[in-house]
Amino acid sequence: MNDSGAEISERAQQMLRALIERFVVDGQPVGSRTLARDAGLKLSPATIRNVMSDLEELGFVASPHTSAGRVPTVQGYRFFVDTLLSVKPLDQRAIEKIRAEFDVEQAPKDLVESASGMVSAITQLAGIVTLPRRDHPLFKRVEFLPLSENRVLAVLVSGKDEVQNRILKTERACSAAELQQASNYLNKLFSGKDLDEVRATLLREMQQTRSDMNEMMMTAIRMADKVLEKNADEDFVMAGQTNLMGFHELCDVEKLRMLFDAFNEKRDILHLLDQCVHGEGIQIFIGEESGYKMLDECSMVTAPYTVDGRVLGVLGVIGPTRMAYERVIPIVDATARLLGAALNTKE
Amino acid sequence: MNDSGAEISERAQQMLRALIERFVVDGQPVGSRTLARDAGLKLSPATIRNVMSDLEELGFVASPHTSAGRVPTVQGYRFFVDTLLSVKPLDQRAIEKIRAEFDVEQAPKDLVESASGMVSAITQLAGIVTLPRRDHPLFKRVEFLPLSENRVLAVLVSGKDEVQNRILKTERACSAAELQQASNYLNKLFSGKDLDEVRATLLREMQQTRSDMNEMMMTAIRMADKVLEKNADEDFVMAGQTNLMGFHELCDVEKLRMLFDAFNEKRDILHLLDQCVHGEGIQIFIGEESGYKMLDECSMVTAPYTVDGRVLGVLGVIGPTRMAYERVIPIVDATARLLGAALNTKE
DNA sequence: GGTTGGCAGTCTATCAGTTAGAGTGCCAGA
DNA sequence: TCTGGCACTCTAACTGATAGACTGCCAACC
Repeated sequence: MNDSGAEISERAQQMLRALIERFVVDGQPVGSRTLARDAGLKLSPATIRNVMSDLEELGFVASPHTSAGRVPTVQGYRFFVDTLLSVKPLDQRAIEKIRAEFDVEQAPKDLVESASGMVSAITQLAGIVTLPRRDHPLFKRVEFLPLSENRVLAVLVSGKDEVQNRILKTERACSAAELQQASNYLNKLFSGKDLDEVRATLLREMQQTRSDMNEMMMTAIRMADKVLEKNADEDFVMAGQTNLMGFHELCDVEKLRMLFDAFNEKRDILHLLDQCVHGEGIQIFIGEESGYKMLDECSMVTAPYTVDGRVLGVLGVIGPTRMAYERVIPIVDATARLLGAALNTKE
Repeated sequence: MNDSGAEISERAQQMLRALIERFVVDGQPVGSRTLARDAGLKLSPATIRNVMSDLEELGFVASPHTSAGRVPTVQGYRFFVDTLLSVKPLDQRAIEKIRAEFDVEQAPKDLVESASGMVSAITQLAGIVTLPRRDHPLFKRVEFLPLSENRVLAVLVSGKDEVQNRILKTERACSAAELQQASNYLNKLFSGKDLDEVRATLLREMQQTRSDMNEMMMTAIRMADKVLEKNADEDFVMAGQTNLMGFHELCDVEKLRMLFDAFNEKRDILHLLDQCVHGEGIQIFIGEESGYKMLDECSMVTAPYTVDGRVLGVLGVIGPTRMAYERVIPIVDATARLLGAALNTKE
């Protein structure tokens, strides 16, 4: 499959490129006459037709019907993206512009939202960013504050100062001193440890002994559980979904609905994004490649974002298959880097 | 305007009702023959035509073109809703079903999200709920926890135990004792006071004296500001937007886009919801009545939800003008009540 | 052998014309 | 006041007919 490059002449490649570039702008099948004008080559439509016939044979283009022009297939796009495309990095000015939009004072979640908004605004596609996730969040400290009788506010600080609150109902009233004692105990014991480990240890201890600390420990376990759980069914943020309504290949309300339902449902999209985390660098799913029907006529371009060389999540866009990949890829790439950088200043 | 009831006969009213009920189910203009069959009255199509002509004169119905049936106008719906509609309260079983879906252990925000999801799922329209807002949130307590050098975690508890976190950078390192002292001071002074008042007092004191508490007080002020601010640009939660795609009067992608953009933009919708808070009980905007173009062919049915008799927000649905009002209204009403009740158990 | 112009054939989009169906308005009669 | 009937109107759907945009193939040309 991959050595099909050997079978396809330089000229044919150039034509495929020209065809795709043309198709990207107006979404209409491209005919030989148009291509003769567009492609730099000085060739007659007839010659073009012969080459197109070859490209069709190879499965890179297809014609919707006898007397229409040619349209790139998924394999055509794939070949284009893999071997024909030379992405130039974004120019410094554009990068600075993006960087300036990030307000490093913001919380991680807000940064992620800005990133999603920006990538969507620049590409005019739908932006999508997963929330940052730590592989092994650390337990930093826990604090219990009495609110009223039988109600305690638990504050858990983990990882890079991610804070979570929970209000707990206790079976009996706890004094401030008791609560202080409980948190001191837990902090001394677990500070800096892996949260998974903390959880395991607590569970083990729970089974062995039954001290009067139990209640607080229970709490800590429950919260740790919640933290871990939340990291597991990781979440994402979208922006600019309505941009997709502008493309006439997605104008069919039924298709649109499937797509938007998938965005709301999140599960499938998350699964797909997960695959992008595990791959390296820019990942591109074209049309059916994703394996999900609702993305049939869509492509997804993603890049992981990292802090300290560790991948925290992915940033990307979803758009129609006929998107301007050479423009979108560097934007996604740059924004992902800058998001990583912005998160890094949170150290 | 309102006394038009005097000009419209009992029979005509019944016909208007039948027409609307019919139009709601299939969205097609209703002809006299159909209506003769549908309406309980034993009348010939010709008679119906005469009555329809009167209704058209009054502006309650209109015909898209000469040889189509009649379609209710906004005024038609308005009259129907105001004087023809007898809403029966939801039956106990349905109410119980909704109540069971609320998990009173959840945080207010999650409850609001469930509510929005439920009302959307039951009505098959788009559900919308504003986040609960307190008129005069009370300061309960603030706590400062040292995280690392120059960084402090501030935890502010207000109103009914709404908790907010903020990480603060201090100019110099603060000892745990100092922080404790600061929070003790603030808590002793302000606990139970109105947050607005606290803010004003702090600002005043800031200008008068310059103690070494300044930094912490600044913090408290900033946080109080944030809390108040957040309440001002109050937010809402939606669910089931894609349900709207099923209605063919909204199939036009352009309209749909306007609508979805408005949902994302939030500003206009919030403004509209704000009007619903100030009105009493169920509020209904039909079509153009809202004054917003993107809601031209939509209606909005809302009910405020309350705790202790105080309105915290509104819950409602957005759907096409031809929604089944008599079905939707009791659902919105009941869900709003149950949401209030669920929030109440948070006392 | 690669390239080209020409020509026949094919498919779509579009426009005009026609028809069937649905519904109205009005009128005269019960 | 209600009703049946009739003329009229407008739409939706179908039917040709036509122009335009392609392709595929073939024969000629460099």
